[in-house]
Amino acid sequence: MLDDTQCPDCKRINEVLSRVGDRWSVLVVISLAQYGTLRFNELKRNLGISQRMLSLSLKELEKDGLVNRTYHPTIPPKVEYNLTEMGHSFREPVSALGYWALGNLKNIDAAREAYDAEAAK
Amino acid sequence: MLDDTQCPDCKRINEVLSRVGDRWSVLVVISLAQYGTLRFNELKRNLGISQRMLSLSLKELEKDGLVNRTYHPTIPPKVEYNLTEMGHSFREPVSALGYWALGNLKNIDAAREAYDAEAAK
DNA sequence: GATGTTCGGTATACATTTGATACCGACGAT
DNA sequence: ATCGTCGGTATCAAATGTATACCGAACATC
Repeated sequence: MLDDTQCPDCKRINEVLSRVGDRWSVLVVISLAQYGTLRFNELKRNLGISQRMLSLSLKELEKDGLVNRTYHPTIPPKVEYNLTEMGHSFREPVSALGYWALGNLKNIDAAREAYDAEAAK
Repeated sequence: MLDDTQCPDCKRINEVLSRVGDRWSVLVVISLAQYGTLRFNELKRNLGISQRMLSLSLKELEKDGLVNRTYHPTIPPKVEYNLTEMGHSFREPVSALGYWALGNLKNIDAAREAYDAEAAK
């Protein structure tokens, strides 16, 4: 379903966002930006994310060069995560998105209520 | 040190981003911000999105008050979409994300290649 | 000592979401 | 007569997300 008129920027933005733009990755970056360095279970408790999704998200973020992983072979093991330079540069647009989300939560709820009220007529 | 209570901001940001923060919604907003008003199939061709996902994304964006839908009952039908005021305010953080994505596509690819090369050793 | 907890994950089984495809009805162009 | 266009919906398979259980080594508690 390839199309010549397809917006090339959208295609490329889509490529990137499909990797680092999902909900959990964004929240991981926000948390690491806020706290600097966090261990696996600190992130897990902080975000309320499942172990599996956190594991996958961190692995992808590490592969894409946004997050550093440091493994300390102690017992019990200790694994620390923090942002790379690129991860920090991602922080700015992501924080903007986070702040917008916080600031517009009520507006969105209001819009949805209005929509439902209209639909119920 | 981080206590065990879940980050309340993350919880709320998560709520909003799970609605309007997905890949397709972001791309729809970018396109509408760029072109002003677009018809259903214009968006579809422009984004390379499936009909089903575009339909669902637009419906959610309309419910959440980010997008206006105008139906012209001609034959064939004509349906136009554009951003509401809140949609426009979403444009700024979303564009920042888009520009970051465009600017870092190569960095991410390079990081991934380096990672794979390291793993292959 | 037997049990429970912590660490950072996997493995498995199930639920939800997404994507591909086909179809619709009314019309205009070929 | 058949094809394509419009903006969708219906259906089903594939991908993705979630919940749960489990791991092994050390430590604290009973």
